[in-house]
Amino acid sequence: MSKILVVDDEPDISELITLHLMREGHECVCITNGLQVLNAVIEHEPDLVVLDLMLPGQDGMSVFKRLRADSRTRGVPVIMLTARAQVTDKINGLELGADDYLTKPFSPRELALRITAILRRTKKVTHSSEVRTGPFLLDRKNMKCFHNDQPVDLTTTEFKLLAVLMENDTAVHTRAELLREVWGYSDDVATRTLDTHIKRLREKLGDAGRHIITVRGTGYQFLADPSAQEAANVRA
Amino acid sequence: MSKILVVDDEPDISELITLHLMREGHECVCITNGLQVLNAVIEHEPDLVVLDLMLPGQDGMSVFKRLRADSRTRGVPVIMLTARAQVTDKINGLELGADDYLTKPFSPRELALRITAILRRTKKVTHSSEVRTGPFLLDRKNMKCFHNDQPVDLTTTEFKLLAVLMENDTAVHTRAELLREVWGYSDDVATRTLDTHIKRLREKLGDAGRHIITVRGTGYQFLADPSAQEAANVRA
DNA sequence: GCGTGTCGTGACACATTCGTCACAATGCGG
DNA sequence: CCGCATTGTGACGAATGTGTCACGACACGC
Repeated sequence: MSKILVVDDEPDISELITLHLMREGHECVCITNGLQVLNAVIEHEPDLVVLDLMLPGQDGMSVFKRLRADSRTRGVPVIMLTARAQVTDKINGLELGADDYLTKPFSPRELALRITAILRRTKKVTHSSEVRTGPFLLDRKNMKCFHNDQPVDLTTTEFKLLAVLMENDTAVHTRAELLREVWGYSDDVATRTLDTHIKRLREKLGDAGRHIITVRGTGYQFLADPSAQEAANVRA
Repeated sequence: MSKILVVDDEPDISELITLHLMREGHECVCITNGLQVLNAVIEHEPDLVVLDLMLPGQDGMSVFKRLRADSRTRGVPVIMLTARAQVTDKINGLELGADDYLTKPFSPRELALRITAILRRTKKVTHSSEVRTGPFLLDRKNMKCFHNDQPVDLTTTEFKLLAVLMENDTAVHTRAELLREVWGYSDDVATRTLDTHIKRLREKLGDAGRHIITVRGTGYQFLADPSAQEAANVRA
């Protein structure tokens, strides 16, 4: 179930679209004034916008451009709707970054399916930069780390180290592997840097440092559930 | 740059498509036999498949169904291509999970743009950490930045700043916006820090620093093509 | 062309982060 | 229990990153 914002001046078309979308299990919000689109997207945070380019008083295309110019709305997928079936119009719309372009008259069923097709691809995107393992949340985009929704302040190196460890929990990461992934060391260098950083990580994680397991003679391991430690105490 | 698999029996259409896609910087693989599609997808791991439904000897739709039935090929986006413009055909194709459905005759430019639109949404799922804008490549996962495949050494702050700027090229980012996104300043602080970091970024980018445009009185802007600068010199 | 305000630039002090080392603690095999 | 190897820990100096400031350069309005 997704939230769709429909921007159309003609009530009968809006109604037709809404009806079909709700039948598919989507939630719908309709507005008729193009000037409100930006605010509506910010307020409702829809998963997708259906934008009729034929709006009274203004150009739908400039409305779209404004959507793509604002960081808060730029990510939302947009399907353009218009009576102009010229190829150049289509190309223009797609070139500006529209996700699809439908010409009237269109089948509401087709629109609903195209919406589904786009949502199928986009749903994951918003969470793509975020990795969640147990009570931990790594936000790659903002380089932030959270433990039980409490922010943990990490250095670049610490963040990368934790990211590699978390990338495959339950897997044991050898010292050589970690030194390669985090520090870029290609050959097997004898250094205590890794140990020190593990220590600093554990320190900053506080009680949650228990999640980082030492695998003696091999390397380190991240466990989402440290209580299962004994079961995983196997040498590689 | 993505890898596209084109499945079409007619050589002239294949050639036309390939030509346009390669012009966009995509890599193309063409096959004519529908029976090979599954293996071709597994072997080449394309980012997208353009599938002509009119294949000799077999039904393109069943080829598609086989793609969606195999876990190794299920995720790959498919654009259907056909001469049948019936709405029921379209609906049928989209219902089965196609990402788009184009009817002949079609504009190769439109096809290329629709491919771009789909890739824009899907690329992030697998390569979520990589952002490409013009000659720049930002690798979030490893916090690396490349310009024309040459690595550029950036600080955490510099990286974040560039990332925000690149996130939407052509868009103007206000000082307040950048200070909020990169430094977390909520209220409008008067500081020259931003200027300094812009300077450092430009310095490190060398000649490529031209991509960062000053919008006097407003903020900064990243342009993939700095030569189009004049056209974009509009105040927000 | 002049004045004002904005932006670019270099220098500086301060803060943070990093890698190394010495030593302590711990685990493991005998 | 002992000795050895491995890991934990705290401290240190060096390197790097960061924000502020002063001054120069530049664009814009008049």
